Amino acid sequence: MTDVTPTRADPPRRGRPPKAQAQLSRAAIRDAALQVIDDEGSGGLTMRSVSRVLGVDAKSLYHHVAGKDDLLDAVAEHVLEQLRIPAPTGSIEADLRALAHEFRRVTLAHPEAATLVLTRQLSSSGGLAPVEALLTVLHSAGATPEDAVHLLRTLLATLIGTLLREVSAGPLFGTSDPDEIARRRHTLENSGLPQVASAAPHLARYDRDREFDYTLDLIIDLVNARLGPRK
Amino acid sequence: MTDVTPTRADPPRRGRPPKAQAQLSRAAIRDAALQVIDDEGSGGLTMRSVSRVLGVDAKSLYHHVAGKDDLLDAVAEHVLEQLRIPAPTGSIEADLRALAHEFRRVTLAHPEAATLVLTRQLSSSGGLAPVEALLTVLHSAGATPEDAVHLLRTLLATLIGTLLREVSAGPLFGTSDPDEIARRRHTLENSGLPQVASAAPHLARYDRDREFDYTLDLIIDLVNARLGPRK
DNA sequence: ACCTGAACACCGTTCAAGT
DNA sequence: ACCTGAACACCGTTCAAGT
Repeated sequence: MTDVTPTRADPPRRGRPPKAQAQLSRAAIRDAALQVIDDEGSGGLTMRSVSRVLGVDAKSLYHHVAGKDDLLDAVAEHVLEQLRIPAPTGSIEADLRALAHEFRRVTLAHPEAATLVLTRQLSSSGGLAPVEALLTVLHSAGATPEDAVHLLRTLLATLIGTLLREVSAGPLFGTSDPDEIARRRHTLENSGLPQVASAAPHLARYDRDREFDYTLDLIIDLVNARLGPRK
Repeated sequence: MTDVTPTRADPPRRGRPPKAQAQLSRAAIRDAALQVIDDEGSGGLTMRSVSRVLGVDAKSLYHHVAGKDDLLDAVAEHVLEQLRIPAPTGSIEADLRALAHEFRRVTLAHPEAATLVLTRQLSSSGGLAPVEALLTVLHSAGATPEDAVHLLRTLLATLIGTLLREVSAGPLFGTSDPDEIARRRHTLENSGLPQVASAAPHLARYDRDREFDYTLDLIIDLVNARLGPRK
């Protein structure tokens, strides 16, 4: 907020007025885009809103990104690249768990960008590293390459479906707010659908951490069931 | 396409010229919107493109839908309402399988609308009927209401994740086109990632029907493993 | 009750022109 | 090499006015 007194001599400033933005670049644009999404939601992301953050004309962005679609790809890729593969522990179960939690951490770090990241095809090499990590764990669990790929796809589908639910928070899937739980429970109990009514207390409540771990337990059991017998 | 000779007298037509659209209604607007999505993709859906189909001014739509968002909800809801709950067979496994395939049939009937349907929270009572059906199967399999809800959530997450993959067709997830398989296989083999490289033939290929059934097998095993022991 | 003209405040993107 | 003025062909939505 306040000016900083430099401890060293500044580089010569010439006549150039102190622009808001020193140098436009693909990375700077991508970071600005992520900031807009964090602040205003993905609906607020426009070429113009990004350019406003950078103090630049919207059309200037086209020198560094091919268009809005390319920009979205860059953001999704960058978010996913924050994923740090956990060091293998030797326990297949612990490794899968750590990888899943890391995937969750990264995607939920920017909740407003999560749908983008989870929905957009993980095209580049950024999306390949986690795949390699997952395949490595499944391989060391004794899976053939073919089984490993099938399991990988099922595991990812479940993770993506679960994380999408966490960020979209549909009314069908419960909440954490006590008042809202009571309201929804009441609605569900009066739905006229017997199973929905008797499960209403559980349908109305959603604890994100617990629910994620429950699903994680299930799919780890699933991997064990497939791969355990052949060891 | 051709005029039909009425067998009964038409209602008096007065001076009203034969407009393209007899009567505007929420249902007609929703159907037109789905048609636009089918024809041009969800990106082509605008209030103006919908109104064009109906031969009407875009602003007229606002007398029947609250706005674009409301219209999207109406479309998603309508697609999901095509789901016909299969009659229970007595076999838990067969019932789950039939329900999953019906869910897939309905969402993939309009591929361009699928992301909308799968992503948008199934808010209204239209989304509640399949939930009731799933809970019924899980209940008859001996699940407590609490377990049934957890299993329901995991099953839906996996189905949604799998179906989203089918329609988005990310390059990381293989294809059915032989030439493209060869190309991707080559890329993956040269990725420098050992597990990705050795699984390349399987990563490059994606047979949608087989893959769906494989995942379905897995999650049915999962339900059996959870619920079987307690019977 | 239903539809629309005029209007507002936006979009993404191109292209020729400037430095 | 990078940026922008002018411009194009769009958006969703409001509101007062018409029938």
